[in-house]
Amino acid sequence: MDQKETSIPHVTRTDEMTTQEYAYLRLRSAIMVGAFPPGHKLTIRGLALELDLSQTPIREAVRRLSSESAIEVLGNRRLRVPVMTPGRFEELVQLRTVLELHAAARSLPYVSDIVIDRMVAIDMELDAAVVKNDPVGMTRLNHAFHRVLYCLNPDQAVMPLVESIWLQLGPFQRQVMATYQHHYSIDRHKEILGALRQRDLTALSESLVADIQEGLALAGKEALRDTCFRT
Amino acid sequence: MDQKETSIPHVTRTDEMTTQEYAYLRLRSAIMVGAFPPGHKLTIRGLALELDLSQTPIREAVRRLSSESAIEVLGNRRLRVPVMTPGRFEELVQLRTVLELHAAARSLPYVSDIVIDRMVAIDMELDAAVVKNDPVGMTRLNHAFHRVLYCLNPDQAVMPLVESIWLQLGPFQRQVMATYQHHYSIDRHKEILGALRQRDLTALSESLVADIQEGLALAGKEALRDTCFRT
DNA sequence: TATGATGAAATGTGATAGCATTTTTATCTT
DNA sequence: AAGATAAAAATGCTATCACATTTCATCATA
Repeated sequence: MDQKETSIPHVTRTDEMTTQEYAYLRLRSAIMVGAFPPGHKLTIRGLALELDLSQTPIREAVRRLSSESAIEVLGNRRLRVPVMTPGRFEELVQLRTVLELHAAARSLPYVSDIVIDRMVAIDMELDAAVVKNDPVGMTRLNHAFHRVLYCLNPDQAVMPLVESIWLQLGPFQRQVMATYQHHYSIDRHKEILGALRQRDLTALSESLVADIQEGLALAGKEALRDTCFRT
Repeated sequence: MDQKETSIPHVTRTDEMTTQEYAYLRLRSAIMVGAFPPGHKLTIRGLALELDLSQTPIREAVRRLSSESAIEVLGNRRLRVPVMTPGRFEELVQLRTVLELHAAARSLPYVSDIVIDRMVAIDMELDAAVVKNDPVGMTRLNHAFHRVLYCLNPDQAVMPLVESIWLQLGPFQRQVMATYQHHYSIDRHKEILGALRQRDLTALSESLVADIQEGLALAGKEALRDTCFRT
C-alpha cells in the first residue's frame, strides 16, 4: 500500500492515459460520489499535492470540470464545488428526469436480453453495496445501471449531458444517502428491468420517473431542510 | 485595423478576462457559427499562432471545449471538430427539442412584457441580418433570441446543456444556412412571441418545436444528403 | 474592542523548454 | 512503380518558473 492517504478515491491508471486525463477522471469521480461537500474550496496547488501531480494537468482537469458545471470559478478566480440551493436542486432533478426519460426512450429499441442481463448483474452488485452500507459503491453502481441503458443508442449524444447533471448532484449525494435509505430506488430498479423485458415504454417511463423523483428528490428535499448551504 | 487575417471571428476582450477565457470564448464562438467545417483538424500550436497567444491558454480552452463535445480528442491525441452523420444529427435535433421545450416551459412563469420587448428587438435585428444575408449574424441572433427566454428562470441549469448542443450543431450551420433560406424559422419566431404574449404554454411548445424541426432539421437532412461526411 | 494598515504567504496565470510520440517526407530496395 | 525504411519535422504533454493578484495574519491606532 504505497498510496497516500486522501479523501479522493483512487482510480486505476492505464498506460495510454495522460496525466491530465487521469487527474480529470479522479477529480470527476470524487465529485460524482460526493467526496467534496457543496461549497468546498479547491486550489490547484492543493490538488496537485494531494494527487502527487504537477499543476499543469490539474489545471486542465479543473478547466474541463468547470465547463461541465462541476466546479465553479469565482470572480476572484478561486475554485469551489458549487453550493446547493432548494431552487437549483429542484431544477437539477427536473432536468435529470427529462434527460433520462429521453435517453431511455431512444435506447429502448436497442434493448436486448443480453443487456438486461448485464443490468441485472449490476443491480445485484448494487444490492450488495446496500447491504454493506457502502455509499460510494451505491452511487457508482446506480450510475452504472442507468448508463448501460442510455448508451445503447449508438448515436446517442445525451450521455455527456446526463453525466453533467450527475456531477452537479454529486456533492449532495452524501447528504442524500445519509438521509435516505435508498430502498425505494432499489425496488424501482426491479420495475425498470420488468418494463425493459416487456419493451414497455410507458411502464419504463413511469418507473424511471419514480426512481428519480421518489428516490433522489424526496431525500434531497429533506436533506436541504436541515442542512445549511452557504452562499 | 491591426488585426491579423484569420477565419476565426474576433470577440472583444475585457480587462478582467484571462487569456484562457478569451481563447475559449473566441474558439467557442467560431465553432458555434460554423467557422470550422465538420472534421476540421486543429492543432494547439496552430491555434496559438493564429490567435497570437501562447500554447497554455489555448490548451485549456481546447480542453474545455472537448468536455463540451465541441472538439474531439482522437486516439492519437490529435484534435478535430467532430464529423456529422445522419444518425448523430437526428439525435442532436431531438435532444435540442427536448431541452429547449423544457427550458421554455420552466421559463414561462418568469416572462414579462419587458422580456418580450427585448426578444422583439433581437428578432428585428435578426430580420436585418437575413436581409443582409449575414449567416454569422443570423446564427448569433437566433441563439440570442432563444437564450433570453431560457435564462429567465433564475435557478436554471439547462442553458449550459443547450449551449453544448448548439456547439455540436455549429460546424454544420454553414451547410444548413446555405441549403435553407431560414424563412420558416423567422416566421416561427413571430409565433413564439405571440405565444409568450398569451402566456400560452401549448402554443409556445408547438411553435418552438416547429422552429427547430421545420427549420434546422429539414435543412440539415437536405444538406446531409449531398454532403460527404468523412469518418 | 473595533478598525484600518502593512507585510507575508498563498494562489492563479501564462510563457517556455525538454521530452516522447506521431506524422510526414525522403531515400532506398525490390 | 510500389513498398519498406529511415530520417526529419510536427505535435502533444508536462514540469517549472516568474509575475500579478488575492488572502491572511499581525500590529498599530482610535
